[in-house]
Amino acid sequence: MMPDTTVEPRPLSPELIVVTAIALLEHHGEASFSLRKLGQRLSCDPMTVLYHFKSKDGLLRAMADHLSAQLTASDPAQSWRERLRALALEYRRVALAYPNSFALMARFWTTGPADYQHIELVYRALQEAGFDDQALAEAGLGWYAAVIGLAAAEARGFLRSASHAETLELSKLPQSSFATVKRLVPAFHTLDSERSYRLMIDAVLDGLDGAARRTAPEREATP
Amino acid sequence: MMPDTTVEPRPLSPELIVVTAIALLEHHGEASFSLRKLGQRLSCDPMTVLYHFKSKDGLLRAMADHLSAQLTASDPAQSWRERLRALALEYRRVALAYPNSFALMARFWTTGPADYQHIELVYRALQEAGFDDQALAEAGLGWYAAVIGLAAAEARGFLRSASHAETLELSKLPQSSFATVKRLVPAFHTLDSERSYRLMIDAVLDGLDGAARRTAPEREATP
DNA sequence: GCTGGGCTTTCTACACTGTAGAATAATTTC
DNA sequence: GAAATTATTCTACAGTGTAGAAAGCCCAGC
Repeated sequence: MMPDTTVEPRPLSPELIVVTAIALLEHHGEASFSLRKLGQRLSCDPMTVLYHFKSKDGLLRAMADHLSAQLTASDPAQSWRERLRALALEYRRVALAYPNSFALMARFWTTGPADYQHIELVYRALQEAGFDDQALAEAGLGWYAAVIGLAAAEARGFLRSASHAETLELSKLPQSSFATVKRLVPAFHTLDSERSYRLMIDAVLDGLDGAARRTAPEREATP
Repeated sequence: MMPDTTVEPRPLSPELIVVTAIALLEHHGEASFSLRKLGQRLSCDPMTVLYHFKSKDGLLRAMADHLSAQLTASDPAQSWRERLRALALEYRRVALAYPNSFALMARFWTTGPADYQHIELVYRALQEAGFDDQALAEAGLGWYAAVIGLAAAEARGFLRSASHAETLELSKLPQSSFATVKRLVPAFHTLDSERSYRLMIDAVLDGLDGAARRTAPEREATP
């Protein structure tokens, strides 16, 4: 194949570097992602990348931020539950679109301007749910941790474990003390990861709804 | 200081290697964790480690399994909710005890015999909650993803973000579109990560309880 | 005693990594 | 056009995981 289809414009824009880096990380694995390979793909010296971002860590951070920017905000006309659900599904969408890179979003949590918008939306939604300020801060961080954890699991495979060697491994376990998990083996094979994700998101939303009502019951209790 | 207090026994047990590796990863960061440093600490050649575990990945897998083995199982006399809550708090305890190594548990998901015991406990508990087999498989995986995500967030710092530079960063945002998150800054500083964790676990349990009742309502509905 | 042959440990070498620092090229500014 | 700023490249270095050969160790059988 020819070395590269298009000649990259100079000066090299950080944007292009980030996009190429994500593409490289996706097409080849994390194992073969290096500044040298990236430079080769950009047909430039590896050190050029390090000039724009100060270190490899800086590049990874920028990549995470770029992924955050791909989350489309939810429609403010919807109810708080629907907005949070929509945002959670957005995280899932990005996780499935960039399975290799998604771990960066978990790793760098909230670094970068693109994140703060979504954070604000989350806290507004939870405020509508009825949390007071202290519980609001706690619920917001917790919601983020849970959603990113679920999405990261999707990116990592989730039910992929149910195939191949895993099933064989399970069948070798003694029936007596692993009855339930062995019985579920067929269910694992027909498992729909999206249903599982939605089930969990709805469970969390239900639970948060209940918790909010409990901390601020005056809305219903007082006439 | 002297190079090492005790002379390591030969042959080198895999157990000792794993324990030392975790200690090394904890005391110095992930950045300076290498087979060579580990060999130095064990006063043996780096290749010896690679002989016992076939690759560095194999070692990391064994480390993850060792952490799984540190989870103490919950008391079977308790209700399914209390058992799941206790297990979730065990994950948190391990995450806080080994913050640098905990990411391995998320990375290698369920590899290793130590895990299957906990998995069986989880599925039994959810079965008691009332899920049918298909929903049971989905809820079980989802529960794991959420709990490990929450615990990983604890290991990573969780509220650590609220300090130092982050607060300054937040204060620079425009008041109009970031009103809620800016108002919460003091709440972030007094935030108790354990309360947040418990809030989320209870929310998930509440939500799963409701979902289970919905999929199998005959327990309540029929006389 | 010795002599194998199996585990276990070490040695050597190689391709590869991130990055500091100097040198060079390109572009803008006056 | 000269100077200064910005962008890119070159060179070098310490450190990485690991394949493959070599050496040490320990315990059978003769």
